[in-house]
Parts: sequence; structure tokens; C-alpha cells
Amino acid sequence: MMILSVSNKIFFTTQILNWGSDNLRSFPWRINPNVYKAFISEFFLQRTKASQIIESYNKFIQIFPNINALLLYKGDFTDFFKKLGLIKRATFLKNAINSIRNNEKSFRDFKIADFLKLSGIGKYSAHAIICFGKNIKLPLVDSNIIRIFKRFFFLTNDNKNHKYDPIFWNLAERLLPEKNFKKYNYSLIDFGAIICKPLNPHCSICKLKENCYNFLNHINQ
DNA sequence: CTCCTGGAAG
DNA sequence: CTTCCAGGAG
Repeated sequence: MMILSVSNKIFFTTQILNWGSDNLRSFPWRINPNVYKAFISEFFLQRTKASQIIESYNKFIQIFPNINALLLYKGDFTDFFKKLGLIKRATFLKNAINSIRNNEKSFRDFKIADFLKLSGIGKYSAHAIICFGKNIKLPLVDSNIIRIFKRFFFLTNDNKNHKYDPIFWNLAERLLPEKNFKKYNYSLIDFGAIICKPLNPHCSICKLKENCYNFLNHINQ
């Protein structure tokens, strides 16, 4: 069971966009974004806070400023991920680059299905790369967005409630605005990191509290 | 389903 | 001390 009236949907999307207008964070990969920057940033961002990866990301982009520079390199990437944990990402990235190198299609023409075939890239990352890098309307679902959905809308645990549950992807798609989808996705990510945090969310200053199921029912405050 | 990982936050 | 983090692979 979930509460998803048309008015509630409009309220949610509008308020997320309004909040984003004043609070969007600035990161190197968000400045003049392209598919390459989005692709690299998603590797660094997996299970890692954005503030933690900035130094490693900048170093990486400085050495490999574009896809052609990266494809020429056949060495190791361990040093870039060593201080961040999840060292496996270095191997995933290397394997992904091999796949790109062996693909007849140009990296710039890669679509969702092409990215999904790369190691280290799942549905979330593929959508994020295409949406942020190519301005194409695609829904995003990660652990932060699931948390926001579960709190604001009334999502019960009927369907096992795990992260691959299509209910979250369907909801994300229905909420996505036609025009400002990119800003909305950035806003949703930042809203989850700054306001609707896992612990001690800032409900008192939240623009969505008047219609938030958890807030109205005094849950997670 | 489990595992990956160091580091920040509480 | 424990929980959590722009997920994905096996």
C-alpha cells in the first residue's frame, strides 16, 4: 500500500525542485557534465560519500581528461581507490575500459544497454551516466532515494522491500518531471544527503514535512 | 543471499 | 563501540 495521489506526486516533485534551487551541491563532475565525467564519477561514488572522493576524482581527471586518454592507458587503477575502500572498483574499471576498447561502437554513442554490459555498472549507474551526461530523462533509484520514498510515501514491506524491487523504479519514473528531470535527480540525491538523512533527518526544516507520511506519524524524527 | 572497504558520524 | 555511505558482482 502506498499513498500516491496526483496532488501528492506534484507536491513531492515541486518541493524537491524548489529545495534544489537553493541547495544543490557543486561538485567537479557536475560542472559542464558529460558522459565521460559521469562515467568516472559513478565509479568513485559507489558506496562512497561525494565529499570523500573529490580529491581522487580530480587527480584521475587530471591524468585522464577524456575517454581517449583513458583508453590509451593499460595500467592499474588501484592507487585511485586505495584510500576510498572497495578496491574491487579498480579491477571493475579496468575491465570496463577493456570492453569499451573492444567495442566497435564509439563510447560517445553508448546507450543504457552498452553501459550495463560493463563491469562495475548497474542500472543506477547506467541511468545516472546517461541522464547527467546526455540530458536524457531517466529515473534513478539508490539507497538514499529509496529511503526518501519510504518515508514520504507510505511504502509497506509487502514485496520483500529490497533495493531491486520494481516498485521503487516505477515510482521514480512516475515522479520524474518532464523538463527539469536532471535538476530533479540532482536535487533528490542532495536532499537525501543533507535533509532526509538515514539518521536524525532534518524534519524541522524540511519543505516536504506537511505531506510526509513519516513526519505526520511521528516516525524517524 | 553475501561480500566488498576505509572513514566519518554518533 | 556501531551504523552508514551517489551499488554492483558472484
